[in-house]
Amino acid sequence: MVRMQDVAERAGVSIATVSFVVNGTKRVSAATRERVESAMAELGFTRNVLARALASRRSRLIALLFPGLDTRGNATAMEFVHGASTGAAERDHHLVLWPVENDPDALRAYLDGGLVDGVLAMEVQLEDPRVPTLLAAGTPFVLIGRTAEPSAHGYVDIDFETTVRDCLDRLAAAGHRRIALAVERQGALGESAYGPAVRVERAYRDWMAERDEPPIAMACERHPAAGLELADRLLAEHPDATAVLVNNQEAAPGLLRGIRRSGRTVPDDVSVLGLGMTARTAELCEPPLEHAAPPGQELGRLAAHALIDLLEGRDAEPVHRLLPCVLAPGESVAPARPPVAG
Amino acid sequence: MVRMQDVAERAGVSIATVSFVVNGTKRVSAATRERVESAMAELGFTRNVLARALASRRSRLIALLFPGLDTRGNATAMEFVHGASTGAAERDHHLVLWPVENDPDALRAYLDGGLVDGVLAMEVQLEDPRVPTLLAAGTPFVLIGRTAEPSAHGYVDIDFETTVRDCLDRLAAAGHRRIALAVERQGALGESAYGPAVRVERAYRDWMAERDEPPIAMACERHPAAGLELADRLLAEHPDATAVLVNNQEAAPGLLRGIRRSGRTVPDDVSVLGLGMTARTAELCEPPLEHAAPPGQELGRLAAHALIDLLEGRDAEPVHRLLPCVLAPGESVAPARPPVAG
DNA sequence: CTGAAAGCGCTTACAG
DNA sequence: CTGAAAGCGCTTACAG
Repeated sequence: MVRMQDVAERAGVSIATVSFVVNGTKRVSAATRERVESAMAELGFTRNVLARALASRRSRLIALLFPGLDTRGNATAMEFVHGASTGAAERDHHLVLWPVENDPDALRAYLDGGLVDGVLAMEVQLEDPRVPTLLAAGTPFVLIGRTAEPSAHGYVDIDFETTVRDCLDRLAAAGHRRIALAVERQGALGESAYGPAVRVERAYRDWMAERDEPPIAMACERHPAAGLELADRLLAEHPDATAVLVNNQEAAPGLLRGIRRSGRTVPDDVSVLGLGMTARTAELCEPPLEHAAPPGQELGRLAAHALIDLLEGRDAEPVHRLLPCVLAPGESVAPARPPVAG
Repeated sequence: MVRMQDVAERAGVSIATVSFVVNGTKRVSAATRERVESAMAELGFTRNVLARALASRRSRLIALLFPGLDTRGNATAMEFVHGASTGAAERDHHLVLWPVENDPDALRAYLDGGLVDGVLAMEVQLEDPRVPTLLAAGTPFVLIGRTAEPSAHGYVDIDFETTVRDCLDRLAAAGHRRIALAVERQGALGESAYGPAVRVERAYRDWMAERDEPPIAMACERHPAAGLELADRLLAEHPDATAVLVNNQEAAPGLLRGIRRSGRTVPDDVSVLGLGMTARTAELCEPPLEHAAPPGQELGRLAAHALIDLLEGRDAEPVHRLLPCVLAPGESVAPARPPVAG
């Protein structure tokens, strides 16, 4: 390996000078810079990341905490990971993955190693046990998602309010009024409530209230069988519903199946719109689901950038950034049928 | 932060001694060890990972190369990532993610930083351009997947031969003889051929040849529309096929849709068995697909362990480990109908 | 504008 | 069994 020492000798300067030109951290005369740069090129010098980290007390490593449980098959989680690692790379950082569940002790142990400068957390709960741990450790962090009291720290998140409104407006434009909501059941992810479900339901209730429509809010676990069962309940208890907004990727196919098995068709009898669902999952559904896709990769990137800004002391205020999901076409939404006299 | 120096002073020993008890790298008398250990506990000492890395010339960091393109929504890719990070953690290592495509220069730049001790690569092609780069850099590596000439380096991979045989035997046991194969089209992933498709097709042809059945091997791109088009071709050109083994997760839903649109039903008219498909994807299909699920997480874990064994000089021979996919039930396979006189 | 030197927090021959 | 000391490859006040 080529060291700064080698470059310095070849260029006939001190190693401090080499460091200054490599980092651009101090004025160096053009002639000297030239000599150093060609020495580096000739020797193929790349500075040792570890030594730099130790000396500068900045490892330029950030960690992404990801709980394995519900993340495993999650396409959006994959996008966070990809976006975060890309974002880190764009800013000369590396992303390390810490497979820690909501276990404060495990997290603390990782933090104590002093490997990373900051932390990114995803699958954030409204009362997230990782936050106090991070705070106590004094580790800078940015959340992908929000706690119940989000203003205190940096986050990037989906703009659920806008997204829900966009989705409901879309369904209303197709003539639907009796629109049901299906979210994941609270507590499905752990002891504490999960923000997205709460925020989506709240936005839904607000929108319905504005139109004097009684809400039809339902919840189920994150798997197809639960969606099937939810379809039965929905059709039995709310036969007047002509559309469903479903914020539960895993249950969506079961929901579609349940509607079909009842003899009704999607979208002719019931329209279905997916929320927070990737294009890939939507395409797997039968029929392919019209959906609002989360900007997962972009959120991952932004989170990494926000964290690095924080580490570099660039931002006085913690970043609060919301991005709406993007509506994408499918074959699951049709104009509402006029109500049949019953 | 508490340093070894602090522990040494409190225990009344040298910092070398502290290092020895922390690492268990040299004999220390019981009494001394005791003193050091309680000093560590009292001070809450955790050794600095970076300093250790620099001094020992072992960062205990390994990188996972992942090409973003086809990996993004890929559930198995997510399992590799999760398994690899878990496996690294089990062996006191950290996993860093390098978002590099098949770009030798980019990879070399990462490698030159000297951050990691070794590398894991996934989405391996038969002629993978990353392999010569890794070899030239002298970086130890383990592949998740195999090149055309795999014996030279360590790898873990799916046992396609066994898996294909298991799947075909399963279909044969249900009475199917005219079994078609649908794989992803070669070159879909880049310039070089993709191992899984090649290996699956070869195993399929062997199995069919053993039974004197002419093979029906088809290929299509990785998306639902391509699967739909493949269904049309299949039904038109091979109306005698009663079952399809599909090794293309992305195209599978389109295939199912195409069969259905032709007026045939799955599984009554045509049985479909998914290969290399996660339970999650299989459940999204209509009907839920019987499938052989890749042991993605386990492969990720094993790859990390194999790499770390290599780094620790534990293995003389490079690891060659194959794991078959696991058959899981669905509703897409039924007994073959007796052929109709035509 | 440039350099000599201390220091980041560890590991590891080498002596004793 | 234990310690003094050099060294890992950088960064960064401090002097000049």
